[in-house]
Amino acid sequence: MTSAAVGARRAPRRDAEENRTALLDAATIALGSDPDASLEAIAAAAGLSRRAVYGHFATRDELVAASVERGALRLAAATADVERDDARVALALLGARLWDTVEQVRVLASLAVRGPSLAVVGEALAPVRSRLLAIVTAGAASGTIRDDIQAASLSRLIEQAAIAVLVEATESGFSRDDGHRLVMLIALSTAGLSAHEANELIDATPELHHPLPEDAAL
Amino acid sequence: MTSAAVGARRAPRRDAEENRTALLDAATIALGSDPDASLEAIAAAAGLSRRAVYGHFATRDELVAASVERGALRLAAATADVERDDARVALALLGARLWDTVEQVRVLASLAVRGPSLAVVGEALAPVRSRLLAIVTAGAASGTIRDDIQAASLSRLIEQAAIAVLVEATESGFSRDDGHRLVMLIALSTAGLSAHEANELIDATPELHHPLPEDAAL
DNA sequence: AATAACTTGCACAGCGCTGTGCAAGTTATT
DNA sequence: AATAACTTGCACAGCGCTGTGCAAGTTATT
Repeated sequence: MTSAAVGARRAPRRDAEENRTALLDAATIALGSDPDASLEAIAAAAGLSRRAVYGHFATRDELVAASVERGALRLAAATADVERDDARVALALLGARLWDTVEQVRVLASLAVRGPSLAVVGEALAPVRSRLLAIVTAGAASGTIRDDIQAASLSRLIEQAAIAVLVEATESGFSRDDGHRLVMLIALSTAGLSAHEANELIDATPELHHPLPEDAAL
Repeated sequence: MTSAAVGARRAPRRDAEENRTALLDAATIALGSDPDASLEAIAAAAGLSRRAVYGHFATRDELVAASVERGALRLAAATADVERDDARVALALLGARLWDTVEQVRVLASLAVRGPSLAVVGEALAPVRSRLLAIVTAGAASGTIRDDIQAASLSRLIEQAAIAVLVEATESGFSRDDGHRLVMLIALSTAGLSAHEANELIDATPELHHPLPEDAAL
């Protein structure tokens, strides 16, 4: 019964899915630069009317949440394999992977900065945050990362420092390579390495040298 | 002619000035935790009606600007004497002074995070920012502060890192002394010192040991 | 070619906010 | 005690936004 089931519905149109994605893309960009961006603005950026948004998302919050969630999934995917014996390397790598996904993740940064206003963001970022905390804890235990700051605090400070680099990078127009190195440097510095040690570590670790090639979206 | 000048007006009432100050205080606190706080909320916190606000400030923006400006003046005053031969010490001291004025300055932090949305903040912070940039530049020249990151970028990153400490401190409920040390540590780390070097520097420099006593307001 | 799926445009209600006018009240100053 | 200074409370206009209904259009699927 391919075409005549009880209450059968024709398959959704292909362009609907495309429009949904366009809305998420537009929301990611728009909310990234202004967390209060209006639906009008987002819809326009997606090439749709405001009214059409409601064909895909019941409320504005739902669209925002979907955008955040997609970003978080991408970030989680990009950082899933970051486990290294040396906590410093793991940390640098985590930063680098963050950098590699900035464009797709900027919503997170911009909304994360807002603080506790949006619970969705917290939930969405949870896996990455716990990975960071694990790295910091392990590093402190093995002596490769500072232990003069409580691990929980330190990992939040590193997170904020990394976000600051993303912002700085987009405002100062850094190249892909510059940003890639900078985010690692700042993460390592916050973690207690000297500038010299951070640079040496990066230079001595080939896998830290180049950004991931931009690849297929999730 | 003490009482009968042409068009003479009675002196403003003492409580009017008090109410104005109460509004600024309330705005500083309210905007610090939510940059979009309503006039209703601010007025209530100041023990006044929303309508009364307009007796002191023509628009909401004017109130916000006044609050920001007062915070900036206090911060500038608190950091006016920060000039030291050792750029590292100067940097740590700048962070410490920031910490000493957090309560009065939280508006700045919360609005500064918002980015370019509010030009007032940028102008208000200008003097402190240029002092920070000067310190970073001098330190890089003399070799006490890292020079692998462009001074302009580095000083912005240090600023953001310091703000992150303020936020972290209020959320984790640090003591005055803990926050005092933490903001210095993070500033120095971002500037390129190792955790060990940062701690040693602080320990070896008496003037960095204790927060300023809380003193008279501006 | 028929039809369901999707979009558009308009109109409208509603929300939460800012800013204003005004009359009636309260409080500090003289 | 008189009076100017200030506050309150209410009512109202207006703004920019979200969310909804509906009729008319367009576009992909069958």
